[in-house]
Amino acid sequence: MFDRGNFRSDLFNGIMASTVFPSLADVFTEAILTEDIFQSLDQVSSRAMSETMESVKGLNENDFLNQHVLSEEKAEVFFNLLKMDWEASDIDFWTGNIFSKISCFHDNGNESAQLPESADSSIQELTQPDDLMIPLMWPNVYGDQGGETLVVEYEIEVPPEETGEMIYANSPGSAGDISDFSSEPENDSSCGGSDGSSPMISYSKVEVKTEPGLDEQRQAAPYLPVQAILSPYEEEELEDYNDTVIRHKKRRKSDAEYIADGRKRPGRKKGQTSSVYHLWEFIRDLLHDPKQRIIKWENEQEGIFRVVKSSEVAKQWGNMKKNREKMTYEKLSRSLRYSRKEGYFEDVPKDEGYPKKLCFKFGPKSHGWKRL
DNA sequence: GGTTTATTTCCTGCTT
DNA sequence: GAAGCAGGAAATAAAC
Repeated sequence: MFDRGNFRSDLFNGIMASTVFPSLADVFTEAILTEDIFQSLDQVSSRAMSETMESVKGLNENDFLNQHVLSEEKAEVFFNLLKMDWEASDIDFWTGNIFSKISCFHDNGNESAQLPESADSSIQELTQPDDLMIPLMWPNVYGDQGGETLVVEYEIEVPPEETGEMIYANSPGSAGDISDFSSEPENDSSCGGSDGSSPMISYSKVEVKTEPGLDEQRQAAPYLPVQAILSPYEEEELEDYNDTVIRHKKRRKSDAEYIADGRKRPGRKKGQTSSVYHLWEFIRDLLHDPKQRIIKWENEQEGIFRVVKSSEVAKQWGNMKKNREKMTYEKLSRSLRYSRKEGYFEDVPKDEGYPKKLCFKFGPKSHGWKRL
C-alpha cells in the first residue's frame, strides 16, 4: 500500500542528498527518520547561523559515507543548514517548485536549464519512493539508451500558512493517512482546506530527464569511492562476481546484455516493493496493537523488539499468509533473517543488555514502527 | 513465459 | 536435550 508519509520523507531526503552528494541519498535515507527532519526544520528558522555553523564543524565526507558515524544530531544540523540555504534561495519546497531544482541539477548541474517541454513516449506512473529515488540517485542507469524522461506524479501535504502545523502520516491507516486517491487530479492542482486551518494536499506532475553515461558521473565525482558510484545492478553483479569466485554461483544477465538483445530488463526494479503484506509490516502492526501480549518493545526509539510467544507469533503470521498450521517460528525466523539481509531488519546491538534470543531490530528499509 | 522479490521449506551445524 | 540462531540450497507464489 502506498505510504504517503514515508514517501514524503524519502522524497525530501533524496532531494536534499541528491543536491549535495547524489550517490549518498541512500545513506541519508537510512540514517534519518521522518520526525527528526520535520520537527527539527520547524525549530531551526530562528537559530543563529553562526551557532549552527559552529556545531557542524568536523563533518566530512566520511561522516556521510558511514551511517554509523553519521549521528542523528549531526544529520539534523546538516539538514538545518540545507533548509536555511533553500529558504534563502526563495525555494518553496512544499510545492512542485522543488522539482525544477532537481531537474536542473540533473541537467548537468546547469541551474538555468528548464524542465523538458514534453514527456516522451515512456511515460511512467511512479508511486513508490524508490521509483523516484533511483532515477534521481542513478540518473545514468535508466538512461543507457540515450536518456529518457520519467514523469513523476506525486502529492505533498502543504501545512497551513498561519500555524505551520503538519500532520504526519505514519503507517497506512494511521491519522493523517490518505491512502486512497483513486481520483487524482491532473497537473499542479490542489485540494483540501484553504482557510489556513487544515493541511492542503497538492498534486503535481513533473518530468525528470535522465542522462546517459555512468563514466561521466564517475569522472565528475572522483572524490567518492568507486563502490559509491556503482549502479544498483552493478553492485549486484559485483556481488555475483565475488560469489562466483567462491562457489560458481549462477550468473545474472547484465543490463548491457539485455540492451544488446534489444529488450528491457524484466521484473521489478531493484528495491521496488510489491503490495504484498510483508513480514516486517506484520510485526510492526502487531507491535502497534495494544491488546496483544505476544511481542513487545525492548526499545521503541531504536526499533528493538522481543518475541514473547514465538509459536503464537508464527501462528498468526501463518494465518495472515493463509498457510495456518504449516508455519512455525523456525520458518518465520528464517524469513526474518532473509529480511535482515535485505535491510528490513538489522542486528541488535551487542553489549547493550538486550536479550540474546528472540530479540530483533527494525532496519533502514522498514518504516512506520516509530510513533510520531 | 522469463525474471525478480519475498518468502517458505528443509537442512546442517552451532550456541545458549 | 530443547530452543533458538545462522545460513545454504531449492522451491514457490506473486509481481512485473
